[in-house]
Amino acid sequence: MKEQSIVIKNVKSFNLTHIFECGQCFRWNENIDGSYTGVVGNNVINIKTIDKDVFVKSFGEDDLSRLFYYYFDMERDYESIKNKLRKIDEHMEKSILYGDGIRLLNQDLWETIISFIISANNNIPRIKGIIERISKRFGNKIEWEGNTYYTFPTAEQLGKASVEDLRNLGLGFRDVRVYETTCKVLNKEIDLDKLHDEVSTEIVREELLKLPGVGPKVADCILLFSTLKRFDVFPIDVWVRRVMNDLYIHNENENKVDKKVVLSMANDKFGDLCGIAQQYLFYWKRG
DNA sequence: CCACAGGACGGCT
DNA sequence: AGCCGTCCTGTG
Repeated sequence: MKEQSIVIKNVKSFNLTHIFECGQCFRWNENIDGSYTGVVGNNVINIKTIDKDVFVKSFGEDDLSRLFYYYFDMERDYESIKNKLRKIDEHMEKSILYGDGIRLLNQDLWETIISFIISANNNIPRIKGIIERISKRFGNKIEWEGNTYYTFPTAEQLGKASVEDLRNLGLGFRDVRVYETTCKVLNKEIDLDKLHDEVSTEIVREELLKLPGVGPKVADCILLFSTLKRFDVFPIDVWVRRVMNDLYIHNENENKVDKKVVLSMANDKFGDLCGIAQQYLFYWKRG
């Protein structure tokens, strides 16, 4: 474990609030000084921006520079993505202006799977609380600058949890789903490393859908927000259906809008960038 | 106290 | 194949 710090000057498309509050992650918290602290793998990261300069500190195992560039998706040119999307229509222009600086994080696949199983029928404060309690109970403790943090448990660590343990941590009916998915990962019924080698998004999606608790929406979130990084998916929750109906479909009852209609509309409008378009629209609509 | 919010899943047609 | 009630907990 070592302490590191880096400064990256003049970074474009990088807004911490928009990155951390757009619903893709659950382990980052804002501090009084406006910086954010989160746990990434076996590292605690503290990050802040002053104008366009990014200041990052870490305490952990990994090389900070490498970790930062990968986790925050720095190799991707968000400026050109935004330029393409902006040209589509005034709705995209407006939502990009609102959520400018969103980046889609490369989050650990295992952690993302469990986190989004927990997200089903759930709200963000409660999801964050559950994940924090799971980490505290089954992850590793890290002490840094007078604060205590916990890593997200590995599959082996979470394998120690009984269904009852999970229920007591507040997972509700999701307890069995997390338990069984953990079993399937430990049994290698699904090989998470192999998923990264698969080219076809549809095949990876079908693999994820075999996991208990992973339905269409959760699978798409995993594909978009984890290291799988597929931008050609379009997670449809109540907010996305709402915003797509309001802007493009105009059905008098948004609840009656078929998901297939939403999906084909998204593909027509945004093509292979529909995943990132979804994030701008979702974040804008939620305010 | 009740109503509601939020996806997966299984049982039903 | 599509529809709908149920699963659990926090909030208004």
